[in-house]
Amino acid sequence: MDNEKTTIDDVAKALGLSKSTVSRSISGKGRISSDTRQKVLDYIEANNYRPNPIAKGLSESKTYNIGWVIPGDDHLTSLYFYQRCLQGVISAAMKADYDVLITTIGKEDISGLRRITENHKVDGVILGRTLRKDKAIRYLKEQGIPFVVVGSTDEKGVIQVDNDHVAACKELTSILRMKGVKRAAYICGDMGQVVTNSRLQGFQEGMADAKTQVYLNCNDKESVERAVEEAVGFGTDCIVCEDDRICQMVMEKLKEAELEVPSDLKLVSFYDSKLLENYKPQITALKYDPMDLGKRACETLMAVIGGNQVEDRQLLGYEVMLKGSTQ
Amino acid sequence: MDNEKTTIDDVAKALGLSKSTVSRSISGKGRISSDTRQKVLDYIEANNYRPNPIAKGLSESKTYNIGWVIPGDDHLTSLYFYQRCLQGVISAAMKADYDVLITTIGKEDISGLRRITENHKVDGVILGRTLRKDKAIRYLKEQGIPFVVVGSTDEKGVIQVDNDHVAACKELTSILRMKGVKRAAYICGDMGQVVTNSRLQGFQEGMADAKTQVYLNCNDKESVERAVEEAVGFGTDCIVCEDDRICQMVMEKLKEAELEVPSDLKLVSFYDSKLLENYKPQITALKYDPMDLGKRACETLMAVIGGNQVEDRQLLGYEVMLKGSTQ
DNA sequence: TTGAAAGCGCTAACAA
DNA sequence: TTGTTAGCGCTTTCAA
Repeated sequence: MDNEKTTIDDVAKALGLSKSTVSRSISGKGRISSDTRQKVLDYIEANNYRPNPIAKGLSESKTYNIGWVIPGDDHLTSLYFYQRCLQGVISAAMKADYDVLITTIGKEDISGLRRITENHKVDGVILGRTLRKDKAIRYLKEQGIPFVVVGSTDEKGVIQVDNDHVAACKELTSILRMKGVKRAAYICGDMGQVVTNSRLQGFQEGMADAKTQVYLNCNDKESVERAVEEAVGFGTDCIVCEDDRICQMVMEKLKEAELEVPSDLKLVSFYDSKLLENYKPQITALKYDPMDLGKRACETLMAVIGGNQVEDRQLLGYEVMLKGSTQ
Repeated sequence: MDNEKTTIDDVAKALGLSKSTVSRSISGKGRISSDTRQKVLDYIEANNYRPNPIAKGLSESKTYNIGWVIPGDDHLTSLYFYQRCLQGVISAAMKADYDVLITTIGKEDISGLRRITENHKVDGVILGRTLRKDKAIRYLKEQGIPFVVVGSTDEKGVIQVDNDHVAACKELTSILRMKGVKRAAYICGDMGQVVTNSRLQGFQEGMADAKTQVYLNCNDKESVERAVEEAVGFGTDCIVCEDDRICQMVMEKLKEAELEVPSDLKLVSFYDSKLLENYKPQITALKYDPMDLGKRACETLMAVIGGNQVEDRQLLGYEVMLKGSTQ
């Protein structure tokens, strides 16, 4: 049973040293004889002493916390993304001796974010997604709080870490073209999210020389079904979905219409969230590494907090997973 | 632009009072003339002063943080649960002026949990799920850290908040019996999780007087498919799945075998996670309110931290959603 | 009813 | 190289 609360004072007394010497030994800052330093290090190791980061923080005007801010109202598809991302964030944070405070916000309601910043509970913030005219981004900029966004934004001077959605979607779309797709339909969700716009752009660039139908803001089942009906009516030979969630709805609708994938038409998802991992046929989709994204975002935030120069925008890679649905 | 850092000293000076008077006015502790108190309250309201909870915490030996601990490796099905739960936790925490530190652990690796507790970063912990012989539970008990689990456990003296899985599963199973099910197959996942055991128990109690096949630890697609094959071979008239994820795999397998639900056999899920919300037919399932669960867990933890007496075990309700798959 | 002072556990000048 | 001291922003005795 390790004692609940040994303090730096206890250590100092036990070793016949002063607090500052112990402090220096631990931090490695300032001049110290390696002798005493080792003695201190050995002692705290043996006695399992852990400096209290709260006190440390108070004295340094730091919290050793970062805020991880995600939407409180998102779809199942996104949850997987945030979860993996969080793993990356946590792993990077731990390395820098930071912990992660989590809070949720809505499109309009950013009170959870205000709370942790106004209460001085975090040294910086990572935003898990970006919106157009993002209230959270504007707030953070205005307050001068260090932050990094996972995603992209038009706001000036915002540090961004994102997958290269435009390039990814363009590449997959081009592959479809090469596979002979002549008339593709694109179904996507909320255009208020930046990522939706990027994906659309990639699709359009890849299909620049072909006929397309585009269905925006298909946020519920009804609109997706209507889109599918219309697209099929127009004789589409490929439906491209913004993500797995939409893709799932499309598949159900196609089943109902007794249309087979890929024989009657091809089917593609621009975001693989594992939602469809048990489906047959397997869906051709774009795959990213959200954990890496979170890790990068956090490392970048750490650099910003540390006052270091960082790139404004980092774009991470992707993978095109060609599966049965486009055979 | 509100000033970055007004302190209690600034307020005191501005008002010609002492720090302690300001402190008392804010906390309401100790004797204070309601006159001065109001003056202080008005001033901090107008100047948007927020006491620094870190400093407050240091002086009170509190952190005003709780730890929310979830598995880092869970299925999509569970993510929805944790996400909703978290919403409840956050809302209750905010009410008590607490923030939520998040960390993930594995079955064996609880280093993330150790970190936040050893570093004195939290006043208490909520465990998002329970395992049999749970390492995290044992660690927290041993360390005497206030904690509450979402789920059930055999460990003595652990504060638990859970859905009444046994009763819920038993009720749904009994309904199946009444609907004429004679030979049900039950497919479930990892028996290392406590909830898996509770559900099985409910199933068995509900089917006490009937023939059943039970398939445990079906953690991957192969084992689920094998279970379905065997169950069908035995002439099952109803497959009961532990959760949506297993149910999804079962449905794909049934489709392959050209068996129709519900005409050839009935299909049931003991846990609705929205994974199947777009499926046809809709699946009969048990529905809970994870957000309420999280809220209760957090409120209970707050009580424990506050030194109040709490119930050892709270069991929350459920809802049986009868849908097309058992018609 | 209010204020002065000590203390929460640590860091960082400044001295020695 | 080490120790002394003053703070970080707050709460809480103890006096006044």
